Amino acid sequence: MNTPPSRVMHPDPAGAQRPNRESERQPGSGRHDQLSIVLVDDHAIVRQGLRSILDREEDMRVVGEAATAAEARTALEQLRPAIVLLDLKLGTGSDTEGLDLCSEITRRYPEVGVLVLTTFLDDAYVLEAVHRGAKGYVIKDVDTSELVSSIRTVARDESAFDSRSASVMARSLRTTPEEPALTEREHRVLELLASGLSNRIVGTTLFISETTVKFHVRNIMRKLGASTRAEAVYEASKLDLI
Amino acid sequence: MNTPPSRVMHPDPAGAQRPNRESERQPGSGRHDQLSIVLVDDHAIVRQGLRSILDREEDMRVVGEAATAAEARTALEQLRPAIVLLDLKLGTGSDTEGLDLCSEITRRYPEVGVLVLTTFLDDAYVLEAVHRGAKGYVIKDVDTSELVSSIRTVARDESAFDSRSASVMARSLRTTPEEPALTEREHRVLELLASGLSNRIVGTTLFISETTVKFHVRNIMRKLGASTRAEAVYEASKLDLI
DNA sequence: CGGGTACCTACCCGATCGGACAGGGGGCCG
DNA sequence: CGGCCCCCTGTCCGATCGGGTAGGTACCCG
Repeated sequence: MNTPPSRVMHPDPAGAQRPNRESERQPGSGRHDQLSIVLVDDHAIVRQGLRSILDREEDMRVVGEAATAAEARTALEQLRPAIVLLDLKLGTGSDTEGLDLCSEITRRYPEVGVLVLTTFLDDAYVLEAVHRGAKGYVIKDVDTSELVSSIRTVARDESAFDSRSASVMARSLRTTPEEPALTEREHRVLELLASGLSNRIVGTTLFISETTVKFHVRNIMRKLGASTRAEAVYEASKLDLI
Repeated sequence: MNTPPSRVMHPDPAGAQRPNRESERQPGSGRHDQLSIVLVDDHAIVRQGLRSILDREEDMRVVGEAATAAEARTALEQLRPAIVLLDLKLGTGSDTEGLDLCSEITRRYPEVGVLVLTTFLDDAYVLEAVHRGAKGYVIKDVDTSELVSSIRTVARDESAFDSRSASVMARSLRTTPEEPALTEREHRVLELLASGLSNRIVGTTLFISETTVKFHVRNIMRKLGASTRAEAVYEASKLDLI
């Protein structure tokens, strides 16, 4: 699944992002080893505050701002920053506009690190942002030092979450052991497995081929983190899925 | 208690005992096709009542009585009846004396049918009596017709239980699918099965051979009424054995 | 329209299972 | 002392499983 080349990465700022070399030079990008940053927030005050904070950091440079999703798209296309500081609440349109923008950025510019910087902590928002490719999630009331630290972390292609959003994820992981969501079919197959039926018989019972049953069984085991049907049945039984 | 006369033997001069040929005569037959019966009850009144009831049946003949376990043993050894009507409450010694007697009879004289005829219905007593070989269990307040019917049933080597004791057994069977009692070893193996381990790995884990593991697995499946390890794990999980 | 998901199918193959047969030994008990 | 239970072991064999590879259809959605 998600096991990219796993570029181990040099924390060394030199190659942290991709500012230099490449034909893709960016007009506003910093120079040498500076992190180019675009701010996306519908409040000018906030953008100004962030700019003053970040410009104080030698290795960072705010190369652009955007107050709306549309502006953000333009800025992204033209500037290709290393980092996007994104407020999910853009206030302009639907409340998923920020999330949608997050999806779009990570899909179209996978080399751009999206760090969500927003006001409220909402479980669903945190998880959804992560799901849509955000590499970090911090609340606006963090210290400036934590903010710049998070930016550098994301620039290294690592994850940066403040403690509260981290615990949200942890909680989610605890209740969601990876993939407990079995499909209808898988659930039915699982029940028959627990009844001691062989793949072949399960197939004749459900009017599908034995091969298909094996297909489902493997998916069930993968989702439940089991290596045998027996373990799958046990885990499912513990989770009361059966 | 008061167990006055209750002479063990043939109070009946006629042909209560073994008049003709061979000590090894077919135990059941008093004479031709009569069912020889021994009554075991510590109350003379009850014995007398039973005797009068049963002697009214042409195909039955009470050949002996006993008020205590000791008397019963003597009567059994000498009379070898087809049927023993046994009251589990003998009142003389320990309260398991009747059950112990039941065990002894069925072990030493397997051809003798033991029909428990007692006053109270106690789940544990019913199950224990069955476990010790009783072929029937009826409460004393049944109709005389039902009693004689039960005796004939037991004489045919079938089971005779009144509706209440039958439901006791049924309830027990529902909660006790035959043999839920796993040994220590089996329980340990079962846990490892639920962890998705193969027989081989379970063996190395428990320092026993793979063959032995298969041995245990088969016993586990048999006891849980499962045909695969997956089903066994499921059943065990339901029964909270795991 | 490409991308994601659920669902379906085939062929192959080594590992494992389930069952049958045929034994060991130690402990408890009538 | 036999009988029963628990525990242990071996060999043989066909059925099944787990996993890999390589497709197919249908649907929804950005």
